[in-house]
Amino acid sequence: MYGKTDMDRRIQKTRTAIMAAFEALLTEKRYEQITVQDIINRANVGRSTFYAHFETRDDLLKYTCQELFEHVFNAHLSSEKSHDFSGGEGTLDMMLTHILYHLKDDRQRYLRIFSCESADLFWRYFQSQLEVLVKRYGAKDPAADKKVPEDYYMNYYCSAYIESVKWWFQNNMKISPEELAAYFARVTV
Amino acid sequence: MYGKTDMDRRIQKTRTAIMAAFEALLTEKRYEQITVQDIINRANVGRSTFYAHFETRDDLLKYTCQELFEHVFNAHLSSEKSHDFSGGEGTLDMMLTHILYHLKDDRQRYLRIFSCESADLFWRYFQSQLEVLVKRYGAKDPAADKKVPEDYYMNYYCSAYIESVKWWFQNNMKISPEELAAYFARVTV
DNA sequence: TCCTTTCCTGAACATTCTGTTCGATATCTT
DNA sequence: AAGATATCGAACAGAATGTTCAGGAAAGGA
Repeated sequence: MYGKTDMDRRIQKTRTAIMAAFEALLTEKRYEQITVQDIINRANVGRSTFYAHFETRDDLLKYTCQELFEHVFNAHLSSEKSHDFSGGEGTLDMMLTHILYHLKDDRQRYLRIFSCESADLFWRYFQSQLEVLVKRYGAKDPAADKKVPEDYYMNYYCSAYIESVKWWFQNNMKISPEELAAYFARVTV
Repeated sequence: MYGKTDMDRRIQKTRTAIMAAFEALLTEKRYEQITVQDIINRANVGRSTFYAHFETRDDLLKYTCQELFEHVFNAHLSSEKSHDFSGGEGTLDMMLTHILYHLKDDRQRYLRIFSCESADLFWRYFQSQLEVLVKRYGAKDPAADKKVPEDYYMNYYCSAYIESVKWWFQNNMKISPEELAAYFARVTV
C-alpha cells in the first residue's frame, strides 16, 4: 500500500497547474466565460485529467475559494509575526485589520477573484467566515444597544465590512489597512 | 409606413411571453443554468424569434432588470396614493420606505430575481439607482461628520440599505417596511 | 534496481447549447 | 383586401460538456 494518495507528486503538480491556470484566466475574463477547454489548454493538461480532479468548473471555483480562505482566516489565528500590533491579540478590531494586511500582502491573487464579476460564491464564503469570527471575538451585544435583532445586526455588520473591503480593492488599496479599519469603525459605531 | 414598430401586437405578445417564461424559470433554477432552449420552450416561441428580440441571454436579463427598476424607482417620484405617509414628500427616509412598500406589494416578482443566486447585475443596478437617489435627496453631509471620504460613505450607506433589503427578503418580509426602515436608521445613524 | 500501483494522455464519442439562415406561413396595419 | 412585417420550424456549423478507454509515464515499495 501507498502512503496518502494525496502526496503523489503528479497529483500535486496537476492540481497546482490547473488552479494556477484558472487564476491566471480570471485576470483576463470573467468566470462565466472561462471554459474547461481554456483551463486545460493553459494548464497543459488532458481533458480527462481535469475531470479526474474536479467534478465541474464550479467545483474548481469552490476549491479555489476554500484555499484562499484558509490563507486569510488561518493567518489571524496563528501568531503571525509579519505585522506587529501594539497590543497582544484577541480583539475583533485587530483581527479585522490583520485580515486586511493579509489581503494586501497577497494582493494580486485576491484581486483576481475579488474583481471577478460573478464571485458571489466567494463573497458568501467570506461573509460566513466573518460571522463566525465576529461571533467568537465580537463585543458583547451591539445589537441590543441599537435595538435591532441579533441576526439583522450581524448581517449588517459583516456586510458593511465586506463592502468596505470591496471599496478598498476597487480603489487600488490606496489607503492603509489601519485607515480603512478606522473608516469602518467610524461608520459602524 | 407603419407607426411605431413596437406597437405591433405580435411583438408585444412575443416579448411578454419570453419575459414571463424567463421570470417563471428563475423561480425554478438559477440564471446560469437556464438555457435559451428552456426559455423558448416555456414561452412557446421559435428559436429565431428569440434572437430577433434579444441578442443573448444576458441581454434578456438586462432588460428584465431594467423593467423591474422602472417600477421601483419611478414609483417614488410619482405621487403614489397607495401608501400614505404622514408628511408631504421629499425626505430620503420616506422614499426608502416607499421603495420597501413597492417591493412588498410586488413581492412575488422581486423574490424571483432577488433570490436568484447570480443576480449581481440586478443588485448593481439597484445600488447605482440608490446612489442617485441618495445624492439627490440625502441629508447634507453625513460623511463629513464621520470623517470618512464621501464615496466611502456613499458606498457604505447604499450597501447597508441593500443588505437590509436582502435580509428582509430572506426572512420572508416578516416585519413591516417601517420596522425595517427603523432598523436601518438605527444602525446607520 | 525491479515491480506494482497509480496517474496522465490523447483521441474519440454522444449530447447539448449557441447563434444564424431561409422559405413558408400567420398576423398585423392601413 | 393588400402589402408589410413577424413568426415558425427546421436545418446548420461551431463549440463546449462530460465520459470512456487503451497505452504510456511516473511514482513508491521492496
